[in-house]
Amino acid sequence: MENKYNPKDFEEEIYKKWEESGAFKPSEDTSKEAFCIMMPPPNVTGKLHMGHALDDTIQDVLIRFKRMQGYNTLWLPGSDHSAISTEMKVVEKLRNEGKTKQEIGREAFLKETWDWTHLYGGTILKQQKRLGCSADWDRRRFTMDEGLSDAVLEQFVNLYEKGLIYKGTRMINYCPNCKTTISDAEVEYKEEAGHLWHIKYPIKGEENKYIIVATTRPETMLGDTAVAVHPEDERYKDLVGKKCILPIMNKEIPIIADDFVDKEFGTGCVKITPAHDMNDYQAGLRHNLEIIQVFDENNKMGNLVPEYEGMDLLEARKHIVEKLKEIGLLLKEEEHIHNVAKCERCKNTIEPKISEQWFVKMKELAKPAIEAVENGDVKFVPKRYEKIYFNWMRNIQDWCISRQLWWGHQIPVYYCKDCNHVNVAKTKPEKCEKCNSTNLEQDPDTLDTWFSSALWPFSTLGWPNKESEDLKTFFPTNVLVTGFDIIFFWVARMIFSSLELMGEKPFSDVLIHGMVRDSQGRKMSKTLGNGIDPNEVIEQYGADSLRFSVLSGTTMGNDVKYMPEKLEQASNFCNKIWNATKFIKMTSASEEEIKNFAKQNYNEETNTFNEKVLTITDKWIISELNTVIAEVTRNIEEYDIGVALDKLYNFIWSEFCDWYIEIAKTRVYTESEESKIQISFVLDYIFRNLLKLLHPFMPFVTEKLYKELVNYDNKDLIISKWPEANKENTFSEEEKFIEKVKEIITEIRNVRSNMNIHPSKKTKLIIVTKKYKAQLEEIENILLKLGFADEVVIQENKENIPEDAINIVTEGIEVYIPLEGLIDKQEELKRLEAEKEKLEAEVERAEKMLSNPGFVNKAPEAKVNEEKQKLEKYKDMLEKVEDNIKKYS
RNA sequence: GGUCGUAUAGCUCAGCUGGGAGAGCAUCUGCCUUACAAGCAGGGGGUCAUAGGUUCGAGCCCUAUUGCGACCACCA
Repeated sequence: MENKYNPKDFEEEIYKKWEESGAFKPSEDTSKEAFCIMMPPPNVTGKLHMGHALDDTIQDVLIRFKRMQGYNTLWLPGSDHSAISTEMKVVEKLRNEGKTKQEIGREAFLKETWDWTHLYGGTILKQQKRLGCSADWDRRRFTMDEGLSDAVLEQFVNLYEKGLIYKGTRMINYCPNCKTTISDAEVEYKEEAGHLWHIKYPIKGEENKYIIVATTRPETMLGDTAVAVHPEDERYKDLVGKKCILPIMNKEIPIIADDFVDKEFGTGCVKITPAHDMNDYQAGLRHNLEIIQVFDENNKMGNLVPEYEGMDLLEARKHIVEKLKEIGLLLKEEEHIHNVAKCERCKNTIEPKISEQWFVKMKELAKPAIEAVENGDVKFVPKRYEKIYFNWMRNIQDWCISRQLWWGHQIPVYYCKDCNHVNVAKTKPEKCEKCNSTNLEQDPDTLDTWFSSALWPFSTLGWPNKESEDLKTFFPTNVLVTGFDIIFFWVARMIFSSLELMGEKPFSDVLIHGMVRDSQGRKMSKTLGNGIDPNEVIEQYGADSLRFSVLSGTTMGNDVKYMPEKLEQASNFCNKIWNATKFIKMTSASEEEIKNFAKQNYNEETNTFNEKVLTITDKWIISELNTVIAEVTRNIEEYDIGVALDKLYNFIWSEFCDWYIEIAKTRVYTESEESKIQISFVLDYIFRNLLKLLHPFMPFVTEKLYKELVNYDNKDLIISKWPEANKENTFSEEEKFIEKVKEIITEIRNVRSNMNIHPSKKTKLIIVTKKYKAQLEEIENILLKLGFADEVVIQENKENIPEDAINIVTEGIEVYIPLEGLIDKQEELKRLEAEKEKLEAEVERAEKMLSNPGFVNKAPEAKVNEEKQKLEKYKDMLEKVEDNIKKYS
């Protein structure tokens, strides 16, 4: 193996091997339990960003974990046609070529767009591969695939026939820039500074009496058809029912009362422009008001006032304000900050517009979707996101699904030009089902992108072909991993679509993760320029480090701050395990010897050992490993991925490397050949299992290093068996003993460091113990060879302990270091006094606890006993320290 | 305005059903000990946002307040 950890040397090669070996594909053994994750499809022309890196890594951890556990796993990837964003990119490309989509026509435009997706469609895929995603790329799907398109048509016709899709005239959100309607969910609000104009509308038939309205958009006043006040507003009660004159238009409009008016805002009087405002539209419907369009689709003024015709809206606003000033009806103009509806895609201001669109009736569909989450069929992790889901589903509005775009699934509706009958069918009918006319024309609109992604969990598996093997095997899927931002767009719609079409939930668990933010906690955005390109990170640190950095120290549902330091930590960790491998290999007995040893002393089936060949330290590390296996497995199953990773990090570094390998050194370099084989076997066993546990998180480096270990079965790590915890491998006595030994060593270090004893000066240890005599003899060598002592005397009684020896450890084992004038007595006295103080505080605390009747009576017995033991221990220790102090003073 | 989340070491965050405050990074001290200086050993550093309450006992449970964040609704 190479001397240094350098991910570039091997990541690509390893990925290729995995892919070629078919490791990403489902098992051929169909008796295995299935486990399936559908990858949220990124935009077909998108690039991998940090959000994907997090989302994909979490999924890859889960799928690799389940694969190793022996499930028949499928992680199905794909991409989304992303109607608006893709169409906009192609329109822009055409613009750069001096063309428009209208000029080239629908067919040519679609060809252009297909070319575009073919050109850029592979980018994100390659990047996901570099990240290490173990998805089955051969099954990847695209929402505009033949199969998926078929699913979309099937669903449309199905819903239409059930009366759940209808065409209706509504006020919808229209983006003048994208030139299409968008759904409510695609609108975002942004605060903007503007003005509030107070305008006087003269009351009809009453000289010099006015009603004053406040508006942010004076240009819309040309289309006013009423002025509204609150029914209980005392100020205007007597005006209700009267009429006022709409300035400029010089037209009578009624003054009406409606609840939606806020008495506190502005003047408490609202001009009603039903054609250009959501609330006004609703009010218009309630009061049967006329709807007058002020401007056209291109956002230019219409011909209500010839003077303004064709004018830009802001331009017209200026003119109208001027005009109002002129005729003395503008009362005042004040600064005002208000929320403006923006298009989520292009950030342009949304224009409410009345038009005829296709809708999905939601109330009925939402009901079972709510129940599925209520009764736990579908679980959100963390659970709090269920509230967000409920909140939306319970107040759901009908879903506007038609878009005035070309890129997407064209609505399968064919209008008869002769009798106006609406034919709905998956393919174009030969003739009108009502009048037999062949003069049919398809609806030019396409469907909302989310209409197709809503079917993703089953359309990708072959639906509407219900005989599809994949569908039978993998549906319903197990877990969906995604960010909270698309719970409405996507998660909710998948749930009701699946319940409606499949009669089943689409997945059992919805795992919601947070957003990746920059180190200052800001959103990563193009405009701020604070985005981190995961591809560059991989280039510099390797995929494993990137994966570590987005997982370590994070919890589900909470945002992840991108911390560059974590990448350093991660690559240091990779380096650490790299070097551990180097050590193991360097000191190892031959592979054949180890295999022979294993054959005789280890039962792979049951994962048990011939205990006779294990030393105390072996049993200790095996026991600790066993605990880690159990905990890490549980953590991943409960989606505590960050916790699992950090646990492994700490165990590998602080226990395995810092203690076990250090101890192993004393044996591996010096002891008998037989002993060397034995320790080589254990090192290999422990480390092999640690690599397995770590593999889902950091697949590349673990796979690479796994190859360096003893090759038992010729399998790649990716498909090796996940370790199982085993009660047989728990050795609590040994664990306790080694903890004691660690304590002794730590104390020796402390004493040396406090007394300024140079490392080269060795000391004598006198250890007094009955209980642990045998064990201590076993590790005597370790103490000597690790350089903590040049002589170790183990005795059962406290005989022949020099006067000046200090006692450093008590309880079960007493350890004395004869100082033989090595130290400054004053210094040591200081140290002892400090220790005495600490111990006194401990004793006091414990006594206080135990003299508290509430604690003794109400606390669990185990806790009380624990406290009692501690008290004993501290009292004992205090005695020793006082003894020591006496010797010096 | 409504809902939800969050507040713990200088920074990023853990802290399971209430029982003596934790990790990593940063900082300081001592070590170039043959796996690793991308390292080893050790130290300092916290009124767990504030105020009440429940309890023998609260970082954890309850109430209120404040700061931060998100989502939903929305101001004509």
